[in-house]
Amino acid sequence: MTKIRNMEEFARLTGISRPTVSKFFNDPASVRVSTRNRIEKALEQYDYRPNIFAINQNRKLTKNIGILVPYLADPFFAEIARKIERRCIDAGFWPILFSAHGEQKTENDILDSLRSLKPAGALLAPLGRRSDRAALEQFCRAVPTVLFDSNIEGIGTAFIGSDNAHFVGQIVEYLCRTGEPPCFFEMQPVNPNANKRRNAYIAVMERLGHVPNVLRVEGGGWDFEKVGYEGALAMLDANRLTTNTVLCSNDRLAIGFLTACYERGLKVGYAEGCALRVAGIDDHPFSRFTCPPLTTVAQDYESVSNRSTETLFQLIDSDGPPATRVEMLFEGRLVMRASA
Amino acid sequence: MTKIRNMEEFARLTGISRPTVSKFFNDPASVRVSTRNRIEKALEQYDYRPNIFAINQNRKLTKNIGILVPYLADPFFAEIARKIERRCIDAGFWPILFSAHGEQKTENDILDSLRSLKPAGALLAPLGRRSDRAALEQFCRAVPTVLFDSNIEGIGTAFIGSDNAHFVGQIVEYLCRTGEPPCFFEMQPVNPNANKRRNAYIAVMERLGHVPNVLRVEGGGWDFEKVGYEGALAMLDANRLTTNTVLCSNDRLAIGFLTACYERGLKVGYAEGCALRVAGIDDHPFSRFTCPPLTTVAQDYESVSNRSTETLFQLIDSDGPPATRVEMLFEGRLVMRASA
DNA sequence: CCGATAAATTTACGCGCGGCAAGTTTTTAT
DNA sequence: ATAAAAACTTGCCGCGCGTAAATTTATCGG
Repeated sequence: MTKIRNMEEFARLTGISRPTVSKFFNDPASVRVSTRNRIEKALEQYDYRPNIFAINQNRKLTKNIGILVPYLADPFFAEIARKIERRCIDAGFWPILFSAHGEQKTENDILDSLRSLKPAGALLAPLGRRSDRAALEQFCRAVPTVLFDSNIEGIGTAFIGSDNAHFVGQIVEYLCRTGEPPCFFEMQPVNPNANKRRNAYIAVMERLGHVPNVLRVEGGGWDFEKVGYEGALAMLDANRLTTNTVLCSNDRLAIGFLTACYERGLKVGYAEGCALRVAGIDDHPFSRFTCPPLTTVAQDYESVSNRSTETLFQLIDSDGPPATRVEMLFEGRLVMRASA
Repeated sequence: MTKIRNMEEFARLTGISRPTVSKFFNDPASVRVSTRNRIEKALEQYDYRPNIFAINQNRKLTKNIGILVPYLADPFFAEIARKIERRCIDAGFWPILFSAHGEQKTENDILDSLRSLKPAGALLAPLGRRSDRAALEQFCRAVPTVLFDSNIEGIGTAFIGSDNAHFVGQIVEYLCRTGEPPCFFEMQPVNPNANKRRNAYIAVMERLGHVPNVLRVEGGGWDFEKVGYEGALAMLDANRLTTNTVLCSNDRLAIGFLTACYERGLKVGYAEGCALRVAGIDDHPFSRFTCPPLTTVAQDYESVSNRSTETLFQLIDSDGPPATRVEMLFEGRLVMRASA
């Protein structure tokens, strides 16, 4: 079993010309069955793999797909990134995962790095409010891009996300139906979803004939649990809650809220003897393990990741962006647990 | 501002020969100051970047560093991966992050992909029990590799991890000092750390004159919270607990345990009226937000990531592996919260 | 100011593959 | 059986850069 240096050598061993072998590696279905079998047999025997750098240098378009999430330490993004990676691999692409770690500079650096990888396309979940719009625009001019999770108007050729209005409608209606109308617990919005959720909350409450009550707490960044915890403590101690039902802008805030309630000895839930009901939005991977488990609206991870990748694949196949920018929103599923 | 196609064109614009420009990009300090200034000035003006694929094709060794973690959806690994990435970038390398998603096949596939990237080195946190030892050995023969978090004897040229004996010693002594000696709550071990922790628990208990009590629950995989939750429910309902103090093999198991306790109406903590004390090991990012917040032993993320990367950098600089395989273990810090 | 030496720079070649054109063989259809 | 189509081979160029060897330029003591 000799060491094979390049495709030339490998081709010689198979008795097939190099261009045909090259064709095989680009698409095994593009060569005759008999040829394919001979190459595959040799492949088992000699363990040769084309040099990925030489391939990417010469192909006009690589098979790379860049994936960028704002904050990978959030299991929500870890989970959706995992699904997207899987689908890219299955489609014959080479996904490369990046996290902006919540910082604009990092996001911009990554966009730069990504561009030098000459990717066939990119799936971006931008930071949102902290994103550098100009940098994103420039990137999208060079690379076919689909945005997901966090929408930025006019950026990318498509956006796949969640129907925040529907999410909020579901949970607010549920809460109103089963108890006191909720107040809305939020922090300074980091992305458009947070704004849409607040506005949807206000709209739904008014539609149902209730007075909306938005409680904004201090603190920013991506350490949501901490912000929620500290904000909740301050709010509880100052007695600023005018209802026994709290809808948090997202699950991670809710997790912090629950911690604060526990610390103050307030029992959370809908059962007898409970002081408060707390609900979230997202169905974060950890939400079923909070105390009590968190009532929330589940993001449709599966659909979002599927549609995002498929939209990008279509975009890659059909050269030239479509006439209109597409936005696709998925509905959520109410997940009733013990907290509300 | 014309578009620059390659280094040739760029070099012409600066009036310097291409190889000298190439030298500059590999190490700006290796060219004369006057030359450097001219290039840097042109760089601001023309926005040229060398083609990464052409670079990597020709360099005997790339600047890539592969990072592999067993399960990126675990914020612990997300966090340590983030720190490692940062340090690689600062050192002028190009980190590429992969997750095995808890599966051997994925881990092996990634090792293959990684090898074709001809990385200067790799930082691996192997799956552990599920890892394919032969595949890892083969990989390590081709790539300078440092293992972290999870040790596999004889694999890689160094291992950087945690001193599980010290971790367990600290928390067991604390628990014994402040209440009943703990039992040890574990699942089927996924990696050597779990085994070391159990054995350390037994040793410490015996040293302190107590009878060790290991409770193993059903269930495998990487869904630790779920395993802990279901295992705890079964254990509580069958009344198999002979002590009021539970030390969980890791924080994620403990999180599940707390959820089960909450569901059964058992108050956890050391305060008056509490039925159980529960402690974990790791200081998982979410452990301070459980109800009650989790007493645990904190991993020294910072030191582990720092030493891992620095060890690898040294290994890369000095060609040829060192005479002996180094193992470096960091101690933990007891984090006292309300749960125990 | 000269020659020796080190540093900087240029010359020339190679890396491994994609892609094209023209010619040859095999397969498929009539 | 024969013509047309499909698959394959040969031969060559180009991609954008790294790098060893050759050449030039700078440095410095005398």
